[in-house]
Amino acid sequence: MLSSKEKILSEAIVLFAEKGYSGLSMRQLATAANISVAAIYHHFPDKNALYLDAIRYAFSGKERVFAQVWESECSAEEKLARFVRALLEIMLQDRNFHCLMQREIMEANPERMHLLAQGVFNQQFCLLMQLANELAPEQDAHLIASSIIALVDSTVKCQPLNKNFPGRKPEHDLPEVIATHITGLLLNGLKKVNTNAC
Amino acid sequence: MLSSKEKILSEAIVLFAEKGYSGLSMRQLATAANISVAAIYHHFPDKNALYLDAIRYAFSGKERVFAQVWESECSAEEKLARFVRALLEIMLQDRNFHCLMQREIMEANPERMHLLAQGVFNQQFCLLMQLANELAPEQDAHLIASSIIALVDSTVKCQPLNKNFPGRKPEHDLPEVIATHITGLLLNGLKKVNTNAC
DNA sequence: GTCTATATGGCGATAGAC
DNA sequence: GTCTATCGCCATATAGAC
Repeated sequence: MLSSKEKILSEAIVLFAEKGYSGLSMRQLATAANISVAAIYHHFPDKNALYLDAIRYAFSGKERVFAQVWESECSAEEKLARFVRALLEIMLQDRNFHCLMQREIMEANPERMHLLAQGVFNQQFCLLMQLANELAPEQDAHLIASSIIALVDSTVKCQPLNKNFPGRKPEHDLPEVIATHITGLLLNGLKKVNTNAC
Repeated sequence: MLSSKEKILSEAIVLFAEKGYSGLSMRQLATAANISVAAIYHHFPDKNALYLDAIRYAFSGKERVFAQVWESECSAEEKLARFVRALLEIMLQDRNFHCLMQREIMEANPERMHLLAQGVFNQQFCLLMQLANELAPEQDAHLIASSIIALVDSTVKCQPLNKNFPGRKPEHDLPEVIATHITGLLLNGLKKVNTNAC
């Protein structure tokens, strides 16, 4: 059973993701958590502090999912495939996480951005750069790492928009299909240009 | 000189992009537009209608920028490079446009999404699919087109976040550098897999 | 077409009882 | 730790004069 504080936080994650910071009122949150507004203020000093705690709560434990990707002993190509698959799964399954992250990045508050980058994503980004260096030593690892994340992130984000475009097939919603496409594009794209001209 | 209505709309674009729908009050908008709240209600029936008009206003005329990309008589590879460059320029220069689009996609209101897809992006997406078909006839054009947009979009979006990660260099902010990287990755990635194994 | 004045209600936050 | 009641403010929206 969740404590009151945890109940508030888990409801806050869902509702902040859906409505944004200013779109969610303390009254609405209190109703959703089956508690009074005053009780929320017992656990959190103000709305902003609650929001920050909710962000941290939503992001906690995500690194664990990637651990097995990096720990596995397989080729760099296979590691890339597994990373893409893992990131895609997280994004698709936990829409709240994806949505909160998007809002945070868009708001671009420097302080919160730094918290996010250092506290949550830094390790994954470093490991991804290492992988990029194995796959394409002669290219810019930072740009490649960010491209990998970009492909997964934006594909998930634009799913609802892309449904309106021609050429859409049912299988475009399947994680395996998306993952295979992205991995294929990346692996092929990262091969040495020379090997194409033999 | 802008009419009052245009003045309201252009201020609304900036402020809705920055603060979101619920983050911007009619009072704030009235102040920014140097007009009274009641005057805004003379031009627009309510806040929601104003928002929709602002979206349409922000998106108007964007197709024109892409026209020269498609009209030029050059190779498919060169067209891809020009498209990436054009999209990147729009996204980087007009942050309001990019931000509004992001918020719209995130909100995922089906009705507005359809308006956006059909009214604004459909033609570009179709031309992009045609191009994908020229570059890699054996692959899924819809997936490729969305990947191209994804790479540009998310790279722009994550710029502020990526500044916090290691390996960041000053040139990673330059449009040419980003465009070259993305185009290279795509062109190499879309080559027939067979040609790599000869 | 623009203004001042105002209606009505929701907002974040607090006081104080239990 | 949770409640009811309330404060003061700002929100959207309207009425009616000029």
